[in-house]
Formats: sequence, structure tokens, C-alpha cells
Amino acid sequence: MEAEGTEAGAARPGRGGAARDRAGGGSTRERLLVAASELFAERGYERATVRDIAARAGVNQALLFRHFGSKRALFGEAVARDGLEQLRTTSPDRLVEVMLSSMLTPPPDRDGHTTGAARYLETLLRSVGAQDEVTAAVTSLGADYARALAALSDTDDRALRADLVLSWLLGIGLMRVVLRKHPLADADPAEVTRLVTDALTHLLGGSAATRPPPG
Amino acid sequence: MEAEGTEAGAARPGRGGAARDRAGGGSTRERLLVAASELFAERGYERATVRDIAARAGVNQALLFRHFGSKRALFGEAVARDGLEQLRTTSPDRLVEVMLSSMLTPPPDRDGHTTGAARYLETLLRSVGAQDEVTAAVTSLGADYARALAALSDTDDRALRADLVLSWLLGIGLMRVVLRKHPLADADPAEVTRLVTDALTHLLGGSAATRPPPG
DNA sequence: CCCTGGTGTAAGCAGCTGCTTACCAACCTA
DNA sequence: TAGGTTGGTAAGCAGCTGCTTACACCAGGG
Repeated sequence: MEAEGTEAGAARPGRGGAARDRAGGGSTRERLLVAASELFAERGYERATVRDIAARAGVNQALLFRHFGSKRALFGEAVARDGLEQLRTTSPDRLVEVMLSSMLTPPPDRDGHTTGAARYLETLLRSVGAQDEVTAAVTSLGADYARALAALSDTDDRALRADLVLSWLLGIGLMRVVLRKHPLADADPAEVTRLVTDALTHLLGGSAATRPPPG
Repeated sequence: MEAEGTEAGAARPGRGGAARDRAGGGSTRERLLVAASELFAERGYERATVRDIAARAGVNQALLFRHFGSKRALFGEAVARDGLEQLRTTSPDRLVEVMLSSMLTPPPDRDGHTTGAARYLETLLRSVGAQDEVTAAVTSLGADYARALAALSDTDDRALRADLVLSWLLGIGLMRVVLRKHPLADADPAEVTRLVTDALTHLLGGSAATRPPPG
């Protein structure tokens, strides 16, 4: 009995875990961040458990806490990385269309995972209503987006108008990705983009911000 | 010791509970529905526990399950009641401004509870990301709103345009009530209404739907 | 050789969750 | 008085949560 108590270590001399082969390469810390990004986007903060995150990364649960200390800290790192990456890789005057297209182009079929740019918004949407500290982390990133959007207008209330633009993008994401409401959920992305950018043209004063995407 | 085991019944011969005095009158079932409406709006589906709902109603937890069977069923009844009430009491061509003003007028200060019309939207927003069956219940109500909004346009894609209007309203509520993002969170309601209705005028084809509120 | 430190693991802890059970008291009818 | 129905209650159950602990492995170095 005692010999079998240490079975895991003895029977598997290598350092690789069983489920780890399924997960991608990279360090343990990196795999945890990737798995956390995916699961937070799919289920939101509360429904993504640390056990599931560790399992997807092919890593023991305790390692998650050794690397990040708490679930909230892991959430903060994962969300900040995804969001800042999108902000850094797109110029402000294309932010609206990039966010719109990243929200529209991946066909929102069930359990079809989003990737890259759309993931941050999906995470935000699904995590709404979580603990205050979590929404605070998300809000600060949202402020970065609003700041970038505010550069597109030159009126006195440009910050307010930027918030309204961001509001609409969030609402569209809410309806499409989370609620999957028809007809918006499976509408033609080009037409949605046209309708929204047309209306936003009047809100932002007809600047280049709302020019239609090249597609 | 045994005599004290049944203390609650013996020491309090009346049928009233201790915390019930704080709760309003009405039947037990009614009190549970009211308490559930409030708590679901304040915290969303997952963070509002059946213990807290029963406590706010001044009612034993077990009675909640006797009356409604499950937490989900209670959520469905509470949300449907609030939402349908708003739909029934406002004409379609005033729905946009009513939803907007109910979202804007109660100053979103911390733990200031919303009431009536705004509660349904707040519940929806905070419950996003909950279990599938819950969002399904919420989605069906959202379909009712979209149907009412679709009556305001006469183009072929009026349903899609109505979804876009609803998207914007939801997004604004998300930013103001849940995320409390500035400057939108404490902007002048009249100015927000003006900006939004102006932009929506172009989206809906300049119908009476987007006429500014009387204030 | 022992020691030390980074990496990995199973097992468990306290606390909360939705929900159930077994019981109690008052009321209505016969 | 007997018996059923209604409304109320405390206690507990199984399951899940984030997080901790105690232990095993293997490298490098003195």
C-alpha cells in the first residue's frame, strides 16, 4: 500500500504529465497563461475553475498557485496580455473596424473558440458581474481602448463619444457572441459593418475613423 | 438542551419570522419574487445565492424550493415578470427613449439599487455568462424587445437594425451600470440621449422612433 | 557524500453552493 | 377529538470552489 502511494512518481520517471502532450509546448507558466486565456474567454471568470485551467495546460493545480499566487492574479495577467497585444498591434484609426471585424468574422457557432483579438472582448463580456476586483482589472483595459478611440474625434465631448462607440461594440459582441441572438448573430458581417460605421460617421463627425473595412 | 432545540417555535408563538418585519408585506411567494428581482439585478444570477434571497425576503430557505422548485425557475419567473411588465406598459415607439432614460436617470452610485424598468436590463447584464439555460430565458425576453423595436423601421432588414439598436442600449447599460466607466457613467442623461438618438435616426431611417424625450 | 533548490504531484482543508429531509405548529373540517 | 392540509423551521447532504500542505524527484555543487 505504501509503495503504491508514491505510484505517480515511480511509474512515470519522466517529468511529462499525461495530459500535457495535448497542450502545446512552452514553459509551464506559458501553458497556464494560454489555457487561462482560452477558458476565461469561453466561460467567463467565475465559471472557469482553476482545476479546469490546470487540466487544459496539462499541469498540476498547485503549480498554478506557485506561479501566480491566486486565480485573480492569473486572470489579470492573462487579460492584460491579450488586451494590450491588440492595442499595440492596431493603429487607433483602424481600431473600430478591427474590433468590429474581429467580433463579426469568426462565425459564432457553438463551442467554436475565438482566437486572438476577439478573445479579450469575449472575456470581458463573459466576466461581467464577477467580483469587483476583476471588473476593475477589465475596466482599466477598457479605459485604454476608450482613450485610443477618443483620438478619432475633435469635439469637446470626444471622450463621451468614444465611450458610446465602445458601448456599441460591446453591445454587439454581447448579442452575437454571448446571447447568440438572431438575426444579428448570423448576419452578414459586411452589412453590419456598413450599418454601424454609417451611424457612427454622424456620431464622430465623419472622420476617417469609421471608414469601411477593405473587404 | 432538548427544550432549547425547538426554541424557535416555542419562543416565537406567532407565525412571523425575525427578519420578516424588515421585508415588505404580501405573501411569502410575493416576497420571494421581489427579493429575487432585487438580488439578481444587484449581483447577477450566479452571485445571488438562494440563502441571501430567502434572508432578504425574511423567509426560510426551504420555502423557496417549495414554491419555485429550483433557483433557475425562480430566476425565470422573476425576470419574465419584470421584463414583460416594462414591455406591456410602454408603447413601441417610446421603447428606445424609455429604455435609455431608465438606464440613464438613476445615478449609478454604488449600492444605489435600481427599480422597476431598469432592473430587468441590469439583471440581464449582470447575468451574462451564467449557465446556458439562464441566458436562454433572458434571450427569449430580449427577442420580445427586438420585435417591438423592429416595428419602428420599414426597411427589409428592420430586424437586423432593431438588433443593432438593442445592442447599443445593452452596451450603454454595460458601461454605465456594471462597469461604471467614466465619462459615460456620470454623463448628462440628456446629452447622451441626444447623441444616441441622433445617430439612431440615421440607422432607423428618421422615423418617429428616435424622437428626443420630452424633458 | 550530503545538501540545496527548482519542478512536479496527490491529498486534503475550510467554506460555500443548490437542494432535501424530518420535524413542528397552527388552522380547517368532520 | 381526530385527521388532514398549509405554512414554517433547523439541520444536513453531496458536490464544488480556491487554496495549502506535505512529500517525491532530479539537477548542480561543495
